[in-house]
Amino acid sequence: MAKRRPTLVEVAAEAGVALGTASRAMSGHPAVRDETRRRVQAAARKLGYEPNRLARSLRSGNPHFVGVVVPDIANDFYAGALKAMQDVLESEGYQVLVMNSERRAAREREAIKSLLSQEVAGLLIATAGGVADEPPVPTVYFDSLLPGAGFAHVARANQDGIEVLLDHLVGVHGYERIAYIGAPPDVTSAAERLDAFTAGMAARRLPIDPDLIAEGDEAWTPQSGREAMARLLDAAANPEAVLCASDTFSLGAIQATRDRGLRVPRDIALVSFDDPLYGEFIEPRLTALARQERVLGKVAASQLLNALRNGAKRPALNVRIPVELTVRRSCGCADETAPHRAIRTLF
Amino acid sequence: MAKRRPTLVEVAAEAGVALGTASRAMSGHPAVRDETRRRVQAAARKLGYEPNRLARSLRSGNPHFVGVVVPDIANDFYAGALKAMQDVLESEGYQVLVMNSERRAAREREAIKSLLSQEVAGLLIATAGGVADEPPVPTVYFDSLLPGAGFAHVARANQDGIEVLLDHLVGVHGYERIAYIGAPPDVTSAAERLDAFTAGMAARRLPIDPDLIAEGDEAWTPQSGREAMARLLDAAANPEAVLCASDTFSLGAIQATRDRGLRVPRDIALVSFDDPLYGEFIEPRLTALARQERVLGKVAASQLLNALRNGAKRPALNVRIPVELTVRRSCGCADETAPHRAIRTLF
DNA sequence: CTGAAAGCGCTTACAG
DNA sequence: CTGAAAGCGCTTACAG
Repeated sequence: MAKRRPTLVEVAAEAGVALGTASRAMSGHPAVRDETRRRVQAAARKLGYEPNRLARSLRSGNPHFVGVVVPDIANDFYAGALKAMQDVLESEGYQVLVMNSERRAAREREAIKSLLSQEVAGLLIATAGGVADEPPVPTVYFDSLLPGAGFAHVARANQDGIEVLLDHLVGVHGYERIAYIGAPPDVTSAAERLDAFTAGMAARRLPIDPDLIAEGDEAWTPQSGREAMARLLDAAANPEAVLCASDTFSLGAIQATRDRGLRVPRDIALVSFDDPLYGEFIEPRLTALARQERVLGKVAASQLLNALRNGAKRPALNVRIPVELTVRRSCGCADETAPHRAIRTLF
Repeated sequence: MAKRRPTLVEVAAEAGVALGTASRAMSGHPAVRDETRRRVQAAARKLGYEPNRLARSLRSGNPHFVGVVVPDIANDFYAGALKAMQDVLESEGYQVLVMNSERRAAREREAIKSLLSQEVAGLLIATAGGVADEPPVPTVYFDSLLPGAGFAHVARANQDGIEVLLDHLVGVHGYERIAYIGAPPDVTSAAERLDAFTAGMAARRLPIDPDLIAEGDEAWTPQSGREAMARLLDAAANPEAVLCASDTFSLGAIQATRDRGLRVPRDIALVSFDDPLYGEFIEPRLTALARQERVLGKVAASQLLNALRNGAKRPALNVRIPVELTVRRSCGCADETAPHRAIRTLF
């Protein structure tokens, strides 16, 4: 357990070459005789040598870390996005460093500072508003953006998503009194959805009664969704349908209807932004937009790779993940066997 | 975006002291005049200096990374455990490096090797069987263990958990034909639960019909639980109750009963190891053991901290997280208002 | 093609 | 209390 790991000087000694030669042999430098390279590799294998990547980064000036800052890695949406990011970044030789902001600006600021002192090549941030001044490394914002900053922005097509959901509610089912449960609009994802909802209702000349709009908490918890739905039902604004800005709000909202003996979709229809985890196994099955956290993570990481390769200074690229609706039962559609899938994109 | 971060030599120059003095001033070394320390700190602040933690680790020989290897970080159980580990490790100045084994021994081996070349102080592993020879740094196994290896083992009290569930099924409800859905016993968590089930049934002189035992897949997916339950129902062994080794299997099993128009608990009772995420919002509400991934992660990380502080060589400590049962509806208990909570421990 | 040397950004004995 | 120097484990010009 305490045995020291061998270093390159030991490998060089074992192979009978100079340190520099051993380094070149190991790193695939072309100007090394085949026979020499083999000798060095054999020595490395014999000693169980593995290069010290920290020393390598320090000396070469090419950091091999990428920092990721999310509100909460225990949130399955961010956990999924992280996984996808790791897949693309690790295949390019980068190691991911994750930190949680806990949705607090001060903690986010600390996390970024900490990441920077570990020499990250770049940053992927779902911001909670803690980005003081622009980080000195290429930065891609995802999910929760900082308008105007960074190399690229990657998020879902929030506006389009709300439009697709409203289209279904209004166009297919003919609902008019539609309620909305969203998160506090301090983050772009919440703000964009709320704005799209009010704009979409106005465009359809449907009522935007304040009693039809409720707010969950900033952590998007099911419990806050339950309370928001309870408020909606208390207000006696008699919504025919509710549009939830997240799967978690939907779970809570459904529970709130059960609390009063109501049923979805019989008594009130519900559609949702984001399928719940294991959505196939939850009753009632939700008509919802796919979460696509994997795509989001993958695209965001790819954008960062672009920045790392040719970090040209230019206005931030705004990438939107197209929305995908799965129609199931919660909206009032009966037929589960042939789900209608509307694919829309903003590109 | 491209501005270089200032180094300690620049801070020293700005403060008019030698490099070594600047280093001591910043690191809180006692032998520094107050006035000098203030000058250095002022210079550091002025330049926006942040120490390079990689260089510090390399020179001091005290690595500040801890490696975590899990089957799949997108799995919310592991994501929750990771979060807890981060909380305790970051407060001690460590930075966590996570990698996924994807439940494959070869990938786990690669992950460990990669982590080691980044100079981790220690390792936290939920093993998929890829630990070739003992890592040269203190290692704590959690959830999925490697018997005999490492500094400590931290897992839930699997045997006790099964006992508590059987006690409830048999003692409270009087069920006798009890089925089991578990994961392939290649990992200790699955093996311990299966063994405890057969032993517990035998001890109670209840039937252990092979038709009453079904296996899901190694990723513990709901879909495989659904198929396992379907097989159980097909076998016509007529179970009165089913004990699922995970929340995911339970979700699938419930879906399988719905597939045939059966209902839980009316037609068949169900109890589960591990509450589902957002379990309060899922119908039927499950009688299940708390997942406790936060406690698990916290305890495992604390054990590693112990090893890091006084890494005495000794037989691995075996720590078990006590089990906690929440009685709800899926077992057949009607009263939801006063959940009976049985606390049992193996300590 | 190979070796000797400098140096990445730090910490830490060793003198004074 | 402070400075000058060595060195962590590497990479990379520079000679030869």
